[in-house]
This record gives sequence, structure tokens and C-alpha cells, in this order.
Amino acid sequence: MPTDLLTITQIAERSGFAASALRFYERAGLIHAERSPGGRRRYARTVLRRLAFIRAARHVGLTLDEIRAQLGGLPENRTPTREDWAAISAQWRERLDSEIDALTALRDGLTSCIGCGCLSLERCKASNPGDVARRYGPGAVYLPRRLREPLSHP
Amino acid sequence: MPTDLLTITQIAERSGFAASALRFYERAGLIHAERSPGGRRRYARTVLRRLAFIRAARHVGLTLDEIRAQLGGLPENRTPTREDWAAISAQWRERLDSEIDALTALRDGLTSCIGCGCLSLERCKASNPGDVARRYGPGAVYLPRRLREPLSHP
DNA sequence: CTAGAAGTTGAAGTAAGCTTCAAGTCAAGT
DNA sequence: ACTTGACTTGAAGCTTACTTCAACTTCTAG
Repeated sequence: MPTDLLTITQIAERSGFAASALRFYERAGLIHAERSPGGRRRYARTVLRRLAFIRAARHVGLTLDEIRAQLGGLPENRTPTREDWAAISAQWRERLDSEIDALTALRDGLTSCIGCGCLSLERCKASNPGDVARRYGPGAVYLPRRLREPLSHP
Repeated sequence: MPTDLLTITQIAERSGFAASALRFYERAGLIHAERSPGGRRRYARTVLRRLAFIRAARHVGLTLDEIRAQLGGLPENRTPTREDWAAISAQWRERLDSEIDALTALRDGLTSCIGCGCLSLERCKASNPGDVARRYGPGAVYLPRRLREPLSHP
């Protein structure tokens, strides 16, 4: 086996993704692998860089669809270069900024509520569908699971 | 029909939750309804307060399990009073604080990466499983869907 | 050559939080 | 009585990002 191609186990170890995730990403069109004569996946080293990009994007909160769009939006559909990365990471930073702003607004709304006990459907900033909910869209706000620690009982 | 009990449609309208969500919450043990002679749900007004609490908690990012725990942890399993609410919302605020901190750290890590083009599995803060990933746990970080706006192609 | 590790596939399962559906029941106005 | 419209139920479906499983096949060391 040529030394410049890696097995799925090697890629899994070096990228930190499970082998099953790598197969899943391949089916999802995010990464690509050559095949050995016997049908095994053989990865070029550049896939590690692509996976690093994917991991970073996941941390920022992009869905796989969005990641595919960003990778596909690159010239020649290539793995991001230094310049691509500079532009993209600046974009991500803006997104994080707005998420931070939104959470901060929510926290401050909560703070102004402490002690008022209102929880009024007409007035409370934390619960009013016409306030917070209308600003962030209908339905629930899903916060980062991995950033959350379970609350203990009061 | 007594005027102090509300139908599911009325509760849905006033709370902003879909009727299907109300039935779901009931099965999940979050809310309760009396029944009419014919078997229809009849809600006491206090359920609106409870639903306001649930909505606020969902905005903060609590799971339904956590919400049930918080509601169940109240004395007499009652709907939160002003004092309960003061304690709980302070707790939520701490949680929002730590989420904001985590996102800020991620953003700053990204900022320090801009232009370096590293995306190195060994060094980059945004992609390294041994850094960000190890700090926040294995696997992906799921950021708030409702706080996110889709990225446009670069 | 052969045991056993590593890899393959498609299909199904998981989690959360609901929504939708089918089929039937109840309530209210005329 | 009859027609709507509101409501009931359990079961299945949806979404995202994977994991797990069963049943094989391939590769590698001895």
C-alpha cells in the first residue's frame, strides 16, 4: 500500500472522528476517498485538513449542509487555503458575535426580570412570545448542548 | 362550560404553543388538564403561567427533562411563585453567562486564527480535538438554531 | 494456508421535540 | 336531526448527525 494514502482507521485516529462518521461524511459528500483494489477506502492526506475545517465549522455551529455549501463555494471546490480560511473564519466570527449578542440580550432580559415574578404573557421579556420569541423566530431556542451543564435541582 | 376552564384551542392561542405541543407536554408530565364529561381537555388558568415558565426555560436552553425537574423541584410541585422565580432566573442567568463565556472563548480562538491558515490538527484552537473539543466534550457543539442565520456562500 | 483483525454494505436505531395523520367522538348551531 | 367544527387517541413521521448491527469480504501475520 502506498504510504501517501491512509486507511479509515488512521484517518479516524488522526482526525478524531469515528470511522462511522467518516463514512457518513463521505455519503454526505463532504469528503472523498480513493479505493484499494479490494474496495477499502484510501484517503489522501488533504482529507485531514478538510476534516479539521469540518470540525472547526461544527464548533462554530454550522450544519453539515452549510459546511458542504462553504466547501463547495470555494474555487475549484478545493480544501480551504490560507486565504480562504481567513475570509471564512472572519465570517464565522461575525456569526459568533451575533450569537453572543443574542444570548447577552436574553440574559439581560432575565436579569431585569429577577424578583419581579411577572412571567406575564403580556409583559415578561423572557417568556413573551411577542418579544423574545418574535425576535428569534417561533418555537424553541436550542442552545449548545456541549456548552451546557445540567442544572441541579433548586 | 364554566368560564374558569379553558379549551386547548384557547390555551394554544394565549400561550403561543401549538395544541399538539400542549398534548405533548401533558404526556411528558409538564402540564395537566382536567377533562370535560365528554373527555375534552379543560385547562385551569394557572397552566398559562406554567407555560410561560416553560417557554422562558426553553429560551434559556433547558431541555424538557430539565424543565420537568425544575418544576418538580418546587415545593408542593407548584407553579413558580415570585420567590421561586427569582432564585431560578438567577440560576438561568449563570448558565447563560457560562454559555456566553464559552462562545466568546471560541470566537477569540477563531480571531487569533484568522490569517494564520493553520487549521493544524496539532495546533489550531478552532479545530484541534485536544483543545476546543477536549474542553467542551467529544463530538460536535450544537449552537442555537434559532439564534443562527444561514451563512451565504463566500 | 489460515486465523483474526480490519473493512465493506445497507438498513435500522438514537436523541429531542414536536407535528401530522387516520379514524373516530363530542359539541353547538340551525 | 343534521352538519360543521373542535377535539380525542395512538402511531408514525420529521430533522440532524451520527452510531450500531448483521452479514460478509479483504488483508496481514505467522
